[in-house]
Amino acid sequence: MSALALIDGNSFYCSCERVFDAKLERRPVIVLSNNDGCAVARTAEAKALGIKMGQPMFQIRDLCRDSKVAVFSSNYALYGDMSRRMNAIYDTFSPDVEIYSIDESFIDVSRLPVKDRTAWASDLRSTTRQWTGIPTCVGIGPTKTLAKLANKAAKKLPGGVLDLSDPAEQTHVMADFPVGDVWGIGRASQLKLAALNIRFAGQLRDMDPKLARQIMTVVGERIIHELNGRPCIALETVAPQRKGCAVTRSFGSRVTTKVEMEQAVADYATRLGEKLRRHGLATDHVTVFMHTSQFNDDEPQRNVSMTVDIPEATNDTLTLIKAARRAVDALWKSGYRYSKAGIITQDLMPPPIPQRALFDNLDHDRASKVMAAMDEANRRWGRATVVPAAVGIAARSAFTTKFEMRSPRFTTRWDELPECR
DNA sequence: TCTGGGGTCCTAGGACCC
DNA sequence: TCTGGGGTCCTAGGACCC
Repeated sequence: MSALALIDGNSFYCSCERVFDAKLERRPVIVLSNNDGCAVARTAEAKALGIKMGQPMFQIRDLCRDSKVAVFSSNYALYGDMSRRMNAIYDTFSPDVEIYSIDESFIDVSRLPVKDRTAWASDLRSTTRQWTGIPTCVGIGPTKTLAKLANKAAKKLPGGVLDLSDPAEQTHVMADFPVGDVWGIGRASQLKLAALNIRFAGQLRDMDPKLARQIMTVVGERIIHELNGRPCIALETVAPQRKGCAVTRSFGSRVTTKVEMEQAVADYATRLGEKLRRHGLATDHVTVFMHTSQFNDDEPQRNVSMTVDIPEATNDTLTLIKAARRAVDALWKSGYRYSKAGIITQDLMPPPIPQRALFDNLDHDRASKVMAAMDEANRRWGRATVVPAAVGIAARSAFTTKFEMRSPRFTTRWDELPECR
């Protein structure tokens, strides 16, 4: 009988900020999206104030000031490092761990010599809390979907742990568990289910799998089986090869000139190259898109994209910039206030092995040496220490993303270490 | 004035082939 | 007016996730 635990950090980004400032412990805390646009993480206190997931900052600015909400820009260097520390702890509890997201991991408990799974989970929780400072919840079930459901239900329990191994207990919890909170049921499916008067997880579990397939594709059918304790979604302890890679950003302020757009896209292409090289991958095409803001629908709208092929798969930044620039050239049209652009690639592959023929030119070699030197300089002295000229002086450009309330990178930069006084 | 970013998976429909 | 059947492959778009 399979048994999986799902552990996740409570209000994870907010909890990371609290670890480094004890004074935040009793205050509502929120963390903002890129560009300081909207709230993407809220503590229980912030939720109680009525701050919604994804709510734009300009709508809650007054509330945050009046209620003394601690507001942070997102600090992914910090969250990523805290995540690594947590997973290092999970590895000591089980050999089979799947890192599902930055703050969630599935852990196989079926093969562990554990009698009391609730006690085991409580130990996992308290160890994680003690060693990293991050509060968590743990849900256990025979399938991933039931483990997720147990985890969600555990959030309301004082112990922060719920074991749903027992079918009677599953039935009890699912009876009033909102169907929209089931893993994999989004807004569209929720609407279709409501039309069938299916509102709770228990009703969804008892639905005819064939009907589920009709209205929600095979994804929906799998959910029914998983809720019935029949596993359809396997634990993946080794991360599969990634398939695509993208760098997309909203601008700090609207872009109206071609020069700014070229610099922004060159900057994104530079990041894309860094990412590809970090993963040891390459691509033979890039798609560039740019669009105006859908929220200003009284303004002229434009939403365009173009794919440019690259003759040979590469992760060389200068080649990527050249391809991206061709797309910008073709796509650019003035008279619009662009709010966002990005560069996307799919079908990633390993970089081609350089040909070492007698009369081969050495461009290939030289390019990869330049990239390696650039990556090393940026690793040692901070991102964007060395950038291609096409990017311009990004720090002074209008498109630069806003991070006005970012906390220090406490755990990953020596010069930003916290001090004890 | 100000509204995130980066992924995966699935399906329908068109292009193309024999 | 008649004008097959059945494969495969690719892409765009929808849905969902954190």
